[in-house]
Amino acid sequence: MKWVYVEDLKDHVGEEVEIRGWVYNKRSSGRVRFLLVRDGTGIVQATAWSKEKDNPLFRTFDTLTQESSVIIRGKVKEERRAPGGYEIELKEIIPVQIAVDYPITPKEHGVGFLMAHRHLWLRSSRQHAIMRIRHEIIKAIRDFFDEEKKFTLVDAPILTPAACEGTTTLFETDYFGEKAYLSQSGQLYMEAAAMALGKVYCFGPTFRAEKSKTRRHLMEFWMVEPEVAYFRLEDDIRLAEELVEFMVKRVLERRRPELERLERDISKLEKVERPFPRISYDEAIELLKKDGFDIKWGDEIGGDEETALALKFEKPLILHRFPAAQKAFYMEPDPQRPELSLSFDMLAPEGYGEIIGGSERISDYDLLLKRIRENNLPEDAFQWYLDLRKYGSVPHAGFGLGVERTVAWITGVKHVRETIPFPRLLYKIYP
RNA sequence: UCCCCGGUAGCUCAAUCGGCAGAGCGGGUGGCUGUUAACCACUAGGUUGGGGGUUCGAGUCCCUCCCGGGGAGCCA
Repeated sequence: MKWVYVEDLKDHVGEEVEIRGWVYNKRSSGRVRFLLVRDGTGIVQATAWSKEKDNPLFRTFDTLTQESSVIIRGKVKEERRAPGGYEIELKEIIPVQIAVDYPITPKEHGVGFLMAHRHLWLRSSRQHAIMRIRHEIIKAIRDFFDEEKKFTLVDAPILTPAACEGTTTLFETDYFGEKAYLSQSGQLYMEAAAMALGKVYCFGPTFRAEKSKTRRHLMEFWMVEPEVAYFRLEDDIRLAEELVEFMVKRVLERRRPELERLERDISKLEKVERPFPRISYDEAIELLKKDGFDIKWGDEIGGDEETALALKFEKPLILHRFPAAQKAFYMEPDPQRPELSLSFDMLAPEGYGEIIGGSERISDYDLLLKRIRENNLPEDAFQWYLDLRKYGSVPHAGFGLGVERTVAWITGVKHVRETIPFPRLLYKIYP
C-alpha cells in the first residue's frame, strides 16, 4: 500500500493509498461514517458505508477520538461534496494511539487557554496556515539575499559581552564567572563581517528584556540584518524596499490557500510594489500637527502617531532622517544637518507598525569614540568595533527586519504571539 | 512600571434590584444512508480564583491577594 500525503491526493485518483495522520473530526449519519484526517499537509475526508449496523470497520471507527493517531487505507476519488474535493473510500482503519480528552475542541477557546496549550494549538488549521506562511517568508528572505543579491550569510553570536544598543533591556547570564548577555542585535558583528565580505547578512533569534506587553512585542524574536560596505542611506532604503516587495510577491505566489484560510484581504498585499512612499521626520511632524496631534520637532513619533501616518498610505511607508538624539550612538549624522541621523524606519500598512529600522553607520573613528563616551558605553568592550574605523574604514549601511511583525502583517494576524511557534512573552515561558 | 477590563462545569459564556447556579460545545448512552464546527433525544459534570468583611441571605456589594487579557512607555 502506498503512503501518500493529503496534498498529493490529486495525483492518485482511483488508486488505493494509505494516509498516516490524526483524527481532526468525525461525523456519522446512520449507516454512513465520515472521518476527517489531517496529516500536516492537509485534511481529507474518509467515508465508510454499511448496510448492517454492526461491522468491524464501524466498530474501529467508533473507538476513534479527536486527535487520535490513525492510519487509514482506501481508494481515492474525486468528490465535490468533500472538503478539499477529494475523498477516501475507507477499506481499513488502523488506530495507532487513542487520544483521551483532547483539550482543544472544535469550538471557541480563549487566548489564555490556547496559549497554555500552544504545543497542541499548533495542530489547528489556522496555526498551520500561519506556520507555513512564516516558513515561506523565511525562505523568501534567504532566497532574496542568497540568490538574487549574492550576499554571504554570516552568523552572529548569541552570547555577547556587552550591549549593542541600550543597556537596560538585556537578558543577563553567567559566562564562567563573567557577565554575558543574550544578543539583542547582530549588527555590530555584521559591520565587521561587511568589511571582510562586502555584503553580508545574519538571520537569527534576538532577545530583549523589555517589559512590553503589546500585540507587537516578544521577548525572543527573529531578525534579519543585512550590512553592506560602501552603501549609503539611499542604497540601504532601496534594498529594504526590494526585500519587502520580494517577500510579499513570494507569499502571494506560493501561499494563496493559506492566505485564504486566514481570510486575508489579498488585494491589500497586491498593492505592495516599489517605490514605497517616503516622508522625512520633518515632514512627518508637520503632517501630524496638521492632523491635530500635540507634537513638536524633536519629539518621538509614538505608536498612535506612527499608525496615523501609516494609514495615509496603502504601501509600506518609509520614514527617514530622524533626529540624531533619538537614535542609536552608531548612526551617521546628515552632513547637511548634523542634528539629523541618516536613518530610516519602514512602517507596515494597516497599522502593523515598524517592521524595519536601518541607518548608515558612523565611519569616522573620532566621531564614533565621541558618541561611545557621550552614551557612557564601556569603551573597552567596543575596542574591536572601533578597530573597524582604524583599518580601512568605509561608509556602510544596514537594517534589521523583524520577522514576526512581518509575518503578522502579511498574514493579517492581530498579535505576534501567533506568528512564532513558541512565543516568549512577558513573564511567560511555558510551554 | 502605570492605566483599563476580566476570573462561574473540561472549554466558551449567561445568571434582571442581593433571593432555587444555567446553556451551548466537549464526554457518555441511544437514533439517523452524504455529513460539512452535522443533527435529534437522554445523561453525568460546580469549593462561582484564594482569604477576609457587610447582610436574614453574596456569583452579585466592600477590602485584600493571586492569575489572565487589552493598552501606554520602549522597540523590530
